[in-house]
Amino acid sequence: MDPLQPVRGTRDIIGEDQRRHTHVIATARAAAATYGFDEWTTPIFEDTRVFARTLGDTSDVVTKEMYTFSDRGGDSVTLRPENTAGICRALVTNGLTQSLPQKVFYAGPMFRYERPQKGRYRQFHQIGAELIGPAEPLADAEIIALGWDILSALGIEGDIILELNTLGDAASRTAYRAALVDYFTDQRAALSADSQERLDKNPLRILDSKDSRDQMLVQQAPTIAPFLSPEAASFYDAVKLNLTRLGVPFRENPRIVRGLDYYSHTAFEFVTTRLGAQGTVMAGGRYDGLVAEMGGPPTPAVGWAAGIERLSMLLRQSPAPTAPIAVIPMGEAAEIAALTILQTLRRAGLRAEMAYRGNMKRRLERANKIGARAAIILGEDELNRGVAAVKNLATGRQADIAFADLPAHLAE
RNA sequence: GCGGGCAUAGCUCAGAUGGUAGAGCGCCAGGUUGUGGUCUUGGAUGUCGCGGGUUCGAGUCCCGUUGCUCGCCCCA
Repeated sequence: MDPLQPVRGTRDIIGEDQRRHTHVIATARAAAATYGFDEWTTPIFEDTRVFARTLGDTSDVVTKEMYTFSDRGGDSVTLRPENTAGICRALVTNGLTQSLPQKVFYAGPMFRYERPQKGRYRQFHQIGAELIGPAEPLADAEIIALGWDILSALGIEGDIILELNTLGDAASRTAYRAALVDYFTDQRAALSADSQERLDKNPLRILDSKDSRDQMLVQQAPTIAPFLSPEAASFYDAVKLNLTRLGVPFRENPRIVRGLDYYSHTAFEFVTTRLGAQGTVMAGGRYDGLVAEMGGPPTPAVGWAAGIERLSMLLRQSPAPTAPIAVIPMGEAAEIAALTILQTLRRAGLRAEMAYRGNMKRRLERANKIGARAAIILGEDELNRGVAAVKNLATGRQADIAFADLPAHLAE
């Protein structure tokens, strides 16, 4: 039998990986709070219809990547492949369409059945933000600004470029799509096999093909600009203006197309060149039709999601663990007194640990190994005098400190 | 779903042409019965990913399989 190992595409997050993971979430959560976002936790599996209905028939996420199965009652449930649909469902379920706007932050696991690669897993983790209610372009700019602030707080904004596009409103998009189909149908024979298929299923996708032959043709392809309705064009202009006013640098890329069908108007991707083929680190757009599809009233919304694993890999350095204080008693009487000291330090907010066995040499080695910044050495001699020998493990210097003064002495 | 590369100790890796496994780091114990990080001596590392085949003999060759990895598709 093969040794037990995590299921393909899943992994354990431990040690430095977990510190990076936690740091990304904590940083994003704090930034989202400054914008007035509240955190929601929704189920990691939903009625299959929540996703099947809304993501679109053409996206692979629906057609072949969902973890869908029947539960014991015979209902079809699906592990969430993304969380925007779930948030919209929760909005409707909880009657919050009456209390708009809702500004939602979330963090948690997502599941897609696809071939694992660097920065791409079958169970992966996302942070995300959704701004539900406002139809104004300031909302688009503001939520993008939140994303930019998070990347900046993580110290990785220098590796990332924000690419921006508009998909227009429904009428604009339909007209543009027809023009693209005309153009590419004329060139059909010159397209890659993948793009010939896209031409039938999702012609907009040809625009971000990586095939060099396709890219040549895409250069000459019509752009959406002339097809935008006056309203869609001025909406896009307002998004750009507000981004500039909010201090967010961006680059327009008319070939940005989002994968999921529910997007309209603003589409954006924060991309990096440091992660190979998985360069998209945070992406989103406006999805004005989704809440209605979930059974709610027509409700405009805009949001994004970001991959925690991808962000973690971009961090320039790993967050340092807090250096503990090692308490080292010598003998039984000292150990009893040490327990009191331990709890006093912990309740003062300090990280304090005591080994479960071993002589002083072993305990000091252990203290060194766990990165302790100080050791509190307590033997009969110290006990009788009401002091502890506090040794600074970086300098090696040691001094006797009265029990009552320990927390203050060791506070950072 | 498609194509390429890889899999040897906890970690990073050596092991030409087939002759039943090594290094460094780490780990354990001693030099030091109340003083770590340096030094020094010694010790244990292991179904060579898994299964099958060829062979007197397979870590090494062949087939299958699982996982990782890079690219495509797709996407965070």
